[in-house]
Amino acid sequence: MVSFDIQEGLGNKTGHQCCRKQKVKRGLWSPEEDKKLIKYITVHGHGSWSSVPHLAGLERCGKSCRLRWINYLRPDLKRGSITAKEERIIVDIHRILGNRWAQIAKHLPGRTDNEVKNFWNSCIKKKLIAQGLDPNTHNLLSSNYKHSNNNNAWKLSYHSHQQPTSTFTVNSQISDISSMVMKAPPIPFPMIPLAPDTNPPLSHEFSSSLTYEYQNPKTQAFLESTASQSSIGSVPIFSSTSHPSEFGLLDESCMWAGGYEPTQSIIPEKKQPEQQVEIEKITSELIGAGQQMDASFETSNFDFDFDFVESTLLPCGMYYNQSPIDQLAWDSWALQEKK
DNA sequence: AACGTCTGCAACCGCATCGAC
DNA sequence: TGTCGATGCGGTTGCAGACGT
Repeated sequence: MVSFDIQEGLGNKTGHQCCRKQKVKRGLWSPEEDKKLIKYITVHGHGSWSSVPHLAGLERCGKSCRLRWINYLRPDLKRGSITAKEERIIVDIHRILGNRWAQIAKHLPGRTDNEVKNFWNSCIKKKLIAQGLDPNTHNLLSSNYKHSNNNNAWKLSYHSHQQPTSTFTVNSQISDISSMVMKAPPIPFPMIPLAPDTNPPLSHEFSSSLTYEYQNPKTQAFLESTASQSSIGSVPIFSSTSHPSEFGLLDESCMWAGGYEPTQSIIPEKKQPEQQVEIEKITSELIGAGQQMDASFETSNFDFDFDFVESTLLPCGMYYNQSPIDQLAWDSWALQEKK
């Protein structure tokens, strides 16, 4: 259904500022209108959106034209439904950024913020809820613990290994890393919380080793023969246990992420300060090396996730793996961290 | 077939931000 | 420095088609 608004004078609450004095059409766009807009922008570019409707012969406001072009007519838009890989990326970035759809969409070539937002609201949200996860915090719905809000990139969350966990656990890798400039994390590194007193004694030991993921075109030929390969979108990712320095990769062009794998026998309670040192060491290496991808560190007690978002390596998740969780201990720790 | 309900998504609205003046 | 218009963004609305009864 299409309607017309006659916008006249200031103070009119309807319509946009850019077209107050124009007769504007509203509602769904007709194919004829689409053709006019495409033809005009293809030839002239959009320039000032407020002048587009007049110049293109449309009875729409500039804002409506802009929206129609960006969300529907742009030639570089990807058609078709959102893939499972894109879905994982959306969930992963949303976990860090919250409802910043435009930022999320930047990591999905050909997708718009509106599309991401609609997909989230109509699909992902339901899936997360069905899995018992709060779509806003990505925490368990049963949890009353919260240390995050949508405007803050730093989130703390936890899960028990006995609880259902999200199927969306793959770290997203940001594909437009070439456009990013490294800067220091704006948020101080979180101290690893001591295990709550009520924590059950650990029944297993574990050991540690380091694996690295590489995304460096210069060394791909070499890595192809020595590392296992996967990919995120069109971006090839190579995993290897060899330190980047072995490949001479610790230069500005080096992009790699470290994953701290639990494979070495240690006692977590005693080892935690050392883990802290280890994590800080690895992270400073990551930053020093121009790390522009995600990292995760795992111990038997905790998983730490750091995502590379908006040119910054951010701690995005801290997951407690043991059960039961001592809620009070976590809350008091979170409060302490907040101060 | 008719009607009601649900769902996905295109489009709109209001607000924030930015730059020009 | 304040004002104003343009732009961008996130929340919300409402329509069209799908689905169920």
